[in-house]
Amino acid sequence: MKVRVRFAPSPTGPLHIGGIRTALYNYLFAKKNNGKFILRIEDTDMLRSVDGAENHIRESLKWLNISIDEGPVKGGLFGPYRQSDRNSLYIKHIDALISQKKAYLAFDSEDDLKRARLAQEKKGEAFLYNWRNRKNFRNSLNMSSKDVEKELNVGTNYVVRFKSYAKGDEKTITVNDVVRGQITFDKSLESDKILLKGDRTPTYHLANVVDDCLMEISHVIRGEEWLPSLGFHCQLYDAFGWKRPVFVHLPLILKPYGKGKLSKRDGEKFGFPVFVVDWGKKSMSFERDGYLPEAIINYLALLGWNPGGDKEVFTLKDLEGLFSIDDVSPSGSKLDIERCRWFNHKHIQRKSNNTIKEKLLNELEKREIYNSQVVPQRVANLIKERVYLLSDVWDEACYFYESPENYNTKNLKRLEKASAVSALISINGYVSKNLGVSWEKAVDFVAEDQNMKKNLILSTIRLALVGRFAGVSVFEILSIIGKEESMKRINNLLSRLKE
RNA sequence: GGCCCGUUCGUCUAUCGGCUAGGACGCCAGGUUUUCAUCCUGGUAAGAGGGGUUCGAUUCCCCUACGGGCUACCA
Repeated sequence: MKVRVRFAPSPTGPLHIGGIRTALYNYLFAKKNNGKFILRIEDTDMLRSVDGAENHIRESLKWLNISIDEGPVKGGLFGPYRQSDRNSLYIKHIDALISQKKAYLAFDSEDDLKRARLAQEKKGEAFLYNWRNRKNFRNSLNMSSKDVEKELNVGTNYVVRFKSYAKGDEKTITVNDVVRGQITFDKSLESDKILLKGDRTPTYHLANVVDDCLMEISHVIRGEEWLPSLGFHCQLYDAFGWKRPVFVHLPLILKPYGKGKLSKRDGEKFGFPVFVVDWGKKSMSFERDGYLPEAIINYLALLGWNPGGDKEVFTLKDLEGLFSIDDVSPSGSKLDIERCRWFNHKHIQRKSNNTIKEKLLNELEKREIYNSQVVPQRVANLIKERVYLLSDVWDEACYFYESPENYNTKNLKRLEKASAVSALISINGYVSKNLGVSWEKAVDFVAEDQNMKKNLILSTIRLALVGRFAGVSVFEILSIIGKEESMKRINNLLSRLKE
């Protein structure tokens, strides 16, 4: 069987990592099985369509290096790939169902339905438009064809409903899901779902099933929120006489704290990104926060799927060779941003030091630091292993370019107590006399002369250079920023200590 | 309320009837490092509860509890 899978988001807003993971699993499954990965935009509800959303979807996938084989921009033999461009196709298929009496026209006004719903709910029952009451409504099942004709001629608005269970039918439908096995639904408990809305556009269910068939989708891999309508979707396949695809319902990604599934607003609420690339100016995104696409892919791949074994760090290419739909877990999982950070650290370490260097150059440009003699590559090499997020780069590198503006008070106090002034003066002496004494030697001499712990001398110099007890080796810093700048910083601290 | 799905350390997970329940994140401790990180070593911590089936259940079945999803002329 030719493997063809699709990612079919609605452009109702930015794509969040839940959707990304669905896309990723589809993509990996396609790659693993030499299949095609298709992007289909499900924009049947024009009212809910949001400008820029489709673009955000595409940009997100692009940033992650998830390549699309067929789609609205890429094209392909099964287009168009936007549902709003496929309306006539849906109408045609709905008409076919109507002519086979598997669907019918319903002229009920919204008021009629509201009244019926209210009455039912008064009795403590849920309102369903189905086999129990469809004969009481104004639909083409109960009306003569003449009356139907009349209604159409006067332009009465109508919807098309799927004729679900009828008395005497098989009551249940059994469907199969790769992750969950066999699931049985009671058809008599379902309503006659709307296929075509009053505005002559199809509902999700109809469009989705028609497109999956027409686009020859072999495996439907989607979120678990669709599981409840799987029974209905299969009834549609059966009604059309089509072979059902293989269904894979992915577990949901849950909020990191509290209850419920992850939503787009959780990022703002909890202070972590849920979009991979920016959505609007104020939005948080993984890209902006300094995450690598590789890390997001790796983290997401392992959220709900596991190849077995102890290995955890994978590239996209690794995953393309490993992924298997049979190992998808059935239970939902909470987002754990700490773990994601750890994956990012791992992937930064795997990458060439250029990644850090590029980011550093970028930061320098932002700060208009152009004439520094500091070699970016040297700094990048030194700070790489300390970086978890690319956004850490400047924090780790700033002291190579800027003299500390103030000193950490706690650290400063410790030195004042230890009266480190004389040590600094001596160091200054040794180095400034230009006797060719290295910093290392100077520190040794002073330690001996003043009977001081080397440790203390180095801490003092560190404070002068960095402003706090942190950062790479003191001698590395001295060497990189050069003698002049080093002396300047030491003198700065000296005058501060003398106050 | 109804329907459907799920339930192993705090979190992500391994186990496909034999378990001293493994790994990872986090956390804690120790080591390396002149500092902070990194890195290394160790530690902490789990089968929701109750019934079955079985020589043996985390694994299979049932019930309960809890969690999740759906219940629109949204997707």
